[in-house]
Amino acid sequence: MTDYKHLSQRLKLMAHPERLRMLDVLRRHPECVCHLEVLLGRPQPYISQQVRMLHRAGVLKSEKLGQNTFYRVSDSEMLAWLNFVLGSVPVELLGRHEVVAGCICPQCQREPVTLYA
Amino acid sequence: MTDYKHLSQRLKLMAHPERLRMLDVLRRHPECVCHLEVLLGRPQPYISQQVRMLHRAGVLKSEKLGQNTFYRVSDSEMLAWLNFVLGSVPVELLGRHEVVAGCICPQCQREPVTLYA
DNA sequence: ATCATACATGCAGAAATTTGCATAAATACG
DNA sequence: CGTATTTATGCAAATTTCTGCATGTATGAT
Repeated sequence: MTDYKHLSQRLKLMAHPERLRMLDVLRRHPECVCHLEVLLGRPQPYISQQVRMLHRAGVLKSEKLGQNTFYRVSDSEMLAWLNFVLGSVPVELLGRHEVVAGCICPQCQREPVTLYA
Repeated sequence: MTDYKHLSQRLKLMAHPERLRMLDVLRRHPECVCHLEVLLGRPQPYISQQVRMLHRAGVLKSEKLGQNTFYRVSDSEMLAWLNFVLGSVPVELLGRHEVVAGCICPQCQREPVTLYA
């Protein structure tokens, strides 16, 4: 017996243009809040709020480094889902962090940050 | 460039427990409104409305036979999407119409109906 | 034509979601 | 310590979605 309610709630979480766009970025590389802020052109509290919803639902994992919090897609199952829905990531973008003009986050300043243990 | 808005609207259409349940039934076999009505235990106008949203968006196709309107999943791409999201249909249910107690639709009355041209 | 059946449509109140903004918390730095 | 920076949280207005219900339409039967 399928749990339609639960499934629909998970789908609802994805059925949101900005959250989808975030996930499309994060499935390529972990990013901090201020980076997403510049990338999406939305106020910081807005970004934090959307990211939190995804984090609470287990879609994203967070890792705090200094003042920054980096978010990433939680696991490979989630990644597979995103690849199905968004299409696969173009090879030239796979695993790559996109440097954004006007972003002052550590990654955009080219200070290498160790994110994977 | 992915159209997140358009994609999210399509996802929103699916992110609804009753619509998901309908689609789970219809992916196995075309059904008429009154059948879904009994199956989901919802008033007829409610069923018609939900079904219409899916029809307008091109997710469902309709076929009128006498007084009944039968709905089915529109194409194989849509079917693949549903199979991914809902999981594949159990073999014993594949292509089978489920007779529902209390339903007076032609299919439940075992009057054979030709639905495929 | 009249009546019954099956479905469609329109609309409004209820409920949930979205978004902006004020402010709080946490960490780094001097 | 205080101050700056980055992120988190709380709340309410705006918007969208959901749902029930009254009514309209189309087809078939008598």
